[in-house]
Order: sequence, then structure tokens, then C-alpha cells
Amino acid sequence: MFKSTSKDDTRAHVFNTALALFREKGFNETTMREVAKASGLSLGAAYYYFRSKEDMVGAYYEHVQIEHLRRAREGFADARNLKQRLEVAFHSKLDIIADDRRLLVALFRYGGDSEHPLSWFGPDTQRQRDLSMGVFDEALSDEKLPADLRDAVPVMLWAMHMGLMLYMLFDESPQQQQTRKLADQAIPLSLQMTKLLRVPLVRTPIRKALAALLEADLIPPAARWRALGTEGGEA
Amino acid sequence: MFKSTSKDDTRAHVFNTALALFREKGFNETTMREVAKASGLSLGAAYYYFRSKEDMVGAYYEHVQIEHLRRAREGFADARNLKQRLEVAFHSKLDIIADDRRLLVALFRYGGDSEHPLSWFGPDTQRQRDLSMGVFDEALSDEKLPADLRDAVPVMLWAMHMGLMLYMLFDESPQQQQTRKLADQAIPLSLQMTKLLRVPLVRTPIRKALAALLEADLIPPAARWRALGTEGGEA
DNA sequence: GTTTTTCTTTGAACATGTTCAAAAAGGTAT
DNA sequence: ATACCTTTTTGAACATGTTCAAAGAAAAAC
Repeated sequence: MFKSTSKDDTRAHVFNTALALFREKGFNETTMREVAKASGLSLGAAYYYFRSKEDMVGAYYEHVQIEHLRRAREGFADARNLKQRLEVAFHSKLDIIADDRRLLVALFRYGGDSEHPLSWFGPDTQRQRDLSMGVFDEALSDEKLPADLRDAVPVMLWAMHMGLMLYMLFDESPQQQQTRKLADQAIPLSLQMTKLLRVPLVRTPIRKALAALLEADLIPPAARWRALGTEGGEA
Repeated sequence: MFKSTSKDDTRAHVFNTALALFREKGFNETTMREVAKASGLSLGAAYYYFRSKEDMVGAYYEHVQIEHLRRAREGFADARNLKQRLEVAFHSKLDIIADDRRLLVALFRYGGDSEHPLSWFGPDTQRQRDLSMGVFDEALSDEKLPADLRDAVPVMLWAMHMGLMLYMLFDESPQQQQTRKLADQAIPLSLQMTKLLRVPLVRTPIRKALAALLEADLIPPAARWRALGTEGGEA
């Protein structure tokens, strides 16, 4: 049906068609048969390009992360201080996914299923996590923080941003204002917290908490995400 | 096939059969046809007792919460201080679900789907949340905390315990020791935090954070869960 | 140009969650 | 006992994600 196009082109075509349908009717409400038909392919052919329906969500989220990195860097260039950089980091992500709540549902669906490719903490999604934490890491790049904190704070910010995304899924307010407001309140609070971290009284228990998280493998090695984001590569 | 049993009995029979299968082979790997056959019913009859497959997970989790409340209260009776009460609250929950990781996957699956009955924050699961927060509320019942904190801390503890459950899903260590260890580290840290909360320097930003969470509807009215847990009622 | 190999497409078939109209069983009033 | 109503059971049918063997098209080898 689509002659003389490369495999990647056709894949992208199917992807875009599917995305439009997901946005329009929701992930659950869109069938693979519809995706195939709208793409001008047979059902089986669609499966030639995507292993599964969720595989398309995986591709979507990969795209989201790369776009996030791009926009964040663009925004960081103009940002004058940490607060502005955090605003860029959070809001650029929310901007990207703002219209895709009906799609993101699928992303959260398999979070707790350690066997599933879309699992939040599984090996298949590690690259995405690393990319995402990398964004928050870069937001902090000019800050002077003790090493242990310096490696942990991006993880905390990443966790916060996951929470914000989840909140957004349930946020029925127009334009998801509630989520934006929550983000805007979270940012100055995070800043205040990081200042508090310098107070010894506070820092001691935080150190212990970090040690526990580290031991529980909840804080990945910072080196991993720092290496990322320079090699490019888009789907 | 099962004569002279009440509807509730048959429902319980199906439920137990299903539970055994879920535990044995996992939720995804167990089909409704198997559940029906193992229960000595036809496929359609199984659907007479449970609206859907996940409905059984809902029933399971309701049972978990009630059992948690029961065991927690039992444990609270012997506990001498807050630390021990928190240990009871966390570990009794982990005890209950320890063997059911293959089942809990299903519980986490629809967390972010605001339309789904099993959604973490949806109206259909509010009762469960209230029951659960109620347990942590009771753990704190003897503590003297400022009112705003007093209403928020159970929510934080509930969130922590959700995180622990999620962690447990991925914890492949024997007996899920890692999760137990993490819980044991989290408890004294939580205690230290609550002490820190009395320091004005810390308390001011925390107040602001709570105000933001309250405004975002992330902290439910404490009255709701305090009312619960006295009326009994098991499936 | 023909043969061989690889890539792409197809539609039927399958597995499984779910629905439903009809039948069977059980209960109640007369 | 009969007629009537409600509860329970049944299996077929449906929707949809996924698989697969076979066919067709394109590219490479000769």
C-alpha cells in the first residue's frame, strides 16, 4: 500500500496513525484493527511493525523523554537560577504530555508488573528512567551540593515528577491547571528543602534515609544517566 | 453442582478457588475458564458471582484491608510505644500479602486509570484507602501532634506503605527480606522526622507543603477514616 | 534473466475476558 | 398440584489482542 518507503517510514506512519487514534478515543477504546485499517495495512502487518499494542506506548514514551531532554536544555539556556531551571524541567514535561492523558493511562498500567516490558522499574525501561533523571540532573548541574545528595536529588525530583504525572491523570480541571499549580508550589518548596539540607540537625537523618534507599537499590548510580543524552538517536 | 448453599457461600467458594489459582499460577496466567472449571461451575455462572476478573482482586483487597485492621489492633494492644505500633502497622500488612505478589500485580495495574474501579484514587476504592489510612491513624492515636500534622501523617504513612508494597512486588530476595529491611529502616527514620517537625525551621516549610497537598485534594478529611473500622462487615 | 534469499503482507485462527438470551431450578401463592 | 416469579446455570457468541503459516514483493546472487 505504501510503496518505496523504508521500514522505518512505515513504522513511523503506523505510529502516528495510532497516536492520533489514541489521543482521540483513548488507548483502551482504540483497537489494533482500527489502527491497522487507518494505517492502510492489514492487522497482521501492523504487528510486523510493533510487537504489541503497548509497544507503541513504549515508543511514544521514548519520544516523550527525548523531547523532554531537548526542550529542557533549550529552556536551561535561558534560565537564570535553579528555580527557573526546575520550572523548565517540570513544565516542559507537562507541556509534552498535556494532551495525552488518555494515552498515558497505558503507561501507568504495567508499572507494578515486574515481568512486563513497560514496568516502571524493569530493565526494559531503564533507559527511559536514566534519560528522565538526566534532565533533573542537568537542572542541578550548577549547584554545589555534597556528593551523596548530589546523586540522590535528581532521583527525588524524578519521583516527584512521576507523582505529578499521576496526579495529572486524575486532574479534570481545565488545562490541568491543578497539576500546574501543584508543580508551582512544589518547586519553591523543593528549593527550601535543599537549603534545609545544609542544617546538620536535618542532614543527619537525611543521610540515613539516603543510605537506606541506596542499600535498597532505589538510587541508581548517577554515572549512568550522566553518560546519556549526548548520543542523540530518535525513533 | 453445589446444592443448598446460599449465594454468598457459592461466591466465597468461587473466590477461594480463584485465589488459590492466582497464588499458584499468577493472576495473568489464570483464565476465567479455569476458575469456573475448578469451582465446578460453567463460565457464565462464575460471572454471575463476580462482575469481572479484577472484581475478585477487589474482593481480595477488601479482605486484606479488614484483616490488616484486625491484626494491627491486636498488635497495638501489646505495643508499648509509637515505634512498636508502626512496626505492627507495617509488618502486619506485609505479612498478609507476603504470598500474594503474583496477585497484587493486578491491583497495581489499574492505579492510574481514573475510570477503572480498581484505580488507586478513584471513588470505588475510597473505602479501602480510608480503612488503610485508619490503621495508621490508630497507630498514632496516643501521639500529641499539632492538628494539621495529625491529619496528614497517616496519609504520609499510607503513601509509604504503598511504596513498600510496590517495592515488594519487585523484591526477589528470599522471603522478601529486602522489603522488610527497608521497612525497618523507614520506621525509626519516620520517628526522627516527626521529632524534627517540632523544630520551627523545619515546620514552616512543612506547613506550606501540607497546605499545598491539602489544596490539591491529596489529603482527605481525617474524619472520614476515623469513623470507619467500627462497623465490621466482612465479605 | 533466473534463482535464491530476505522482507513484507495477508487473513485466518487462537486465547481469553465478557455478554446474553434461553433454560433449568427453586420458591411461593393459590 | 398448578401457575407464576425469582434465582441460578448454561453454553454459545462476541470483541479484541496476538500468532502464524503461507503468499507476494523486493532485493541480492548468480
